[in-house]
Amino acid sequence: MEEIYKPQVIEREAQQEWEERGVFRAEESPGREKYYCLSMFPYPSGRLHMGHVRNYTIGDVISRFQRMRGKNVLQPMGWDAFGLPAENAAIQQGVHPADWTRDNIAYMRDQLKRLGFGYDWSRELATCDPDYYRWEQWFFLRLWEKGLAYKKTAPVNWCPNDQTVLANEQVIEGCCWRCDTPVVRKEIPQWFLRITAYADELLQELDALPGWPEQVRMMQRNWIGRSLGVELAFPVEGRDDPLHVFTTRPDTLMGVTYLAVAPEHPLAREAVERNPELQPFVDACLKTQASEAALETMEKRGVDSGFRAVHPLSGETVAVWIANFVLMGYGTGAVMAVPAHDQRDWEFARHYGLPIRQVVFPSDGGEVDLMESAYTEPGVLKNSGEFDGLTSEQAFAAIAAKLEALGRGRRQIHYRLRDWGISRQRYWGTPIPVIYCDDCGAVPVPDDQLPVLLPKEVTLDGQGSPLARLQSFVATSCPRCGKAARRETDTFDTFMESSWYYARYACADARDRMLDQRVHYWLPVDQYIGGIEHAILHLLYARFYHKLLRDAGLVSGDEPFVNLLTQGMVLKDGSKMSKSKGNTVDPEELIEHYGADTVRLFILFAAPPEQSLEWSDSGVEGAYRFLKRLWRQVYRHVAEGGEVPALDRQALTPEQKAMRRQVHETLRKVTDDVARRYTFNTAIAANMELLNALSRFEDVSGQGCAIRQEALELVVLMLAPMVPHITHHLWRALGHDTVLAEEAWPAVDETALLQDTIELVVQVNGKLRGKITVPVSAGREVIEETALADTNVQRFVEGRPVKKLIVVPGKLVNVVV
RNA sequence: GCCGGGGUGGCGAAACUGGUAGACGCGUCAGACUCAAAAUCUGGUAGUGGAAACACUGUGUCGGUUCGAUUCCGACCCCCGGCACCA
Repeated sequence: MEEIYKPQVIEREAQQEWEERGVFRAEESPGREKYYCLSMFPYPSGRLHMGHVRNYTIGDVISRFQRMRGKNVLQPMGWDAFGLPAENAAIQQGVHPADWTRDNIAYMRDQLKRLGFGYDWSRELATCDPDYYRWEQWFFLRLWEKGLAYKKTAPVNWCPNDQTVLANEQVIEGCCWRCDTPVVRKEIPQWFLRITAYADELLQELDALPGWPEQVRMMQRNWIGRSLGVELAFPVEGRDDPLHVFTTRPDTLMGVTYLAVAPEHPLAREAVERNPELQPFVDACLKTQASEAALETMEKRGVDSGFRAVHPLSGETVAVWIANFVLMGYGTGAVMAVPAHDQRDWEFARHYGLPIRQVVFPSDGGEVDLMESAYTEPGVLKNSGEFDGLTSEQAFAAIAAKLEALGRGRRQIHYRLRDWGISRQRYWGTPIPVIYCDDCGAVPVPDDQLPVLLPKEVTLDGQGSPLARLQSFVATSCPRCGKAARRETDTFDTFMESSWYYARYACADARDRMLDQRVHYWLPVDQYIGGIEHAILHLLYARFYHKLLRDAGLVSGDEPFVNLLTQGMVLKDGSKMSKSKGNTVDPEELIEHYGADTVRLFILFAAPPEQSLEWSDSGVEGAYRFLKRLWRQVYRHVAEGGEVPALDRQALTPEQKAMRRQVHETLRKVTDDVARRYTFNTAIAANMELLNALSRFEDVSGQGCAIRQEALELVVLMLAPMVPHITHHLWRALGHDTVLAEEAWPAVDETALLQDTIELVVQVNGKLRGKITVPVSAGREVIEETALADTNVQRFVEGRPVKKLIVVPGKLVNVVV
């Protein structure tokens, strides 16, 4: 019998056995309750980092636990395999992105296997596989047919370094989310998905996701940015078209003293044509807007356009300004300015000496100092003609109704959310299945010609789009008229692939369709786990895509992920582990040295999953020490030898009963920690505590051995989801010939929890003064008597009259004097 | 500025429904084993006072509710994350 813990040996054995038996293979079984546990799939960057290990360890614990609870568990894994790093590697190392990606996948798959994660590898997918992306192309064509995908020339965020377009979501504080280069604006024809058509549903259903962290829901709410207001028209003198503005404060309409348009607004262009002196200002604005980062510190500036507009209710004439603080990309690109009640308008008006007219007054009659700042609170209207005396809320409705009646405005909802630009001028991605014909225009690639394969023979030198220069790819014929035509050379944003992979796992081997009926069994995902950095981008797109799939009849249900767990970052020396900071710890070295179980145990023990985790080398040592102690205790017990007698619950001594009670108390706590709270750290702590108590329990009698056997078996079962290899081995050492991963989670023996006596805490005036032991059945009088008889309690009561006696059953007594 | 999350020993953390603050682990100190070291085992370890029993203080700050507050309420300070000329 082995006596030394050799993780490298036993981990390989356990992994081999799981694989041979196909323990983690998931099969549809309509009668059985399913549990779909999904961790965000990795980008195959080369090797796993500690963030991956944390993410996947959490997912594996939940999966293994649910399996022990009898659920039919699906835990798949795959690769988010398209993307920029592969192209960069190609440029720098001269390796083809496909080869680089394939090698990385092979390496990382092996790492995942060595960590002992219970994945169903038969469902593995890689998004760069034509069998995967052909369905993305196919679905895109369906969206195009429905008008949910469309092409338009639009100003886009252009990263000069990566030579590519970025989605709004990929611009962080005016810089590229990937390389931090300041983003510039550029006009390019692009494909878009109409996510704004789903804005309201995406927003509404956030409330129907109680299993999501409030933080993530809030971030998505802000991102969608719904605001209810009124769009209204101001006729412009000497111009056919009126100026449309959007406001969320129609109650302040009578306080309008000027209008302002964005420098890119058509009216601004007309103004420049009429008065070339305005040119320098507009040019300066467009230039600064080239760098979004500059917006941060910009002062409010503007010029009078020379146009005069007519107030739709008062008939008053107001100036139209061109102002740098008005954004073309939000609302109508024009605003009505109410300097008395909007801080930006106020600053602008003060700077240029424009009139400020107060129309809203505090309802409590308080004073407002408009020389200091704008008054932006709601209140009661004055100086507003027929609307005087109304509250802001009433005025909103009344003014909106009046404008609607006059045909000069209507209530409207605006969103901050933009349609999703999905074109990328990149090689390593899914080709967009479109052909351009001089006669027929943009023509879809017929379904029977899918997939449009990404050609392998390209030149990658980091300049522009490699596909555009590849004649053999570009030159084709029009599917409609047969004449010579050109292929689209852009590829999809890689967020397209990650928006539906969770559904494809349900039927990864389906060759003739995107998704088959198996998705109805497995979806939705019961538990999704990943980093908070995906709170907006990936998680919003995936929710959107799910609704697209639903409306195409491919999936059922409105939301893809019932529960979401966002795991915290892995820190070292107080900051996030990253290559650039040089504070990374390579999981592989640790696995080689301590084994996967130690790494998993440390990560689970150091902090609860949602909190950030401070790396500690000595903490890893501690985890290793615990496993060695567990190993020794099992083997010491086994070495005592002989048959362990059956447990006789009736014949236990008080000490034996107490030990056994602690065992089952621990099981109760650990079950709750793992099932409901996901606090694996406290579940592990409880097992450590139990093992400490067990090592002090030196009873070598038959019943003592029986209790120790039961206790060790339960510890092994409780730790099985977290440290699956050592427990797999120790389960056998304890005399079982079954496979631990297939065992059921144990049930608490309620009879073991029963006690004859309990300990109560006694307080005097709320301060702990003593402890008493009373029979469980003791009534209030007995408890009070015993508490007052305690010598230390008496010392503090000092004969003073007892004002009140509070007895909290099972917990404490508080004597108030 | 707005929105979320947080502030507890030397460190990571625990205290789940208002009821023993600091479980568990790390570090550290002392002891055992050893020629010695490593490994392992045993014990101590919030602060102050005390030989000890024990007492007092203590969960960012100030105040409140309560027999009793890390937990609830009010005001403030600080840290982390997100969003932001969004009309």
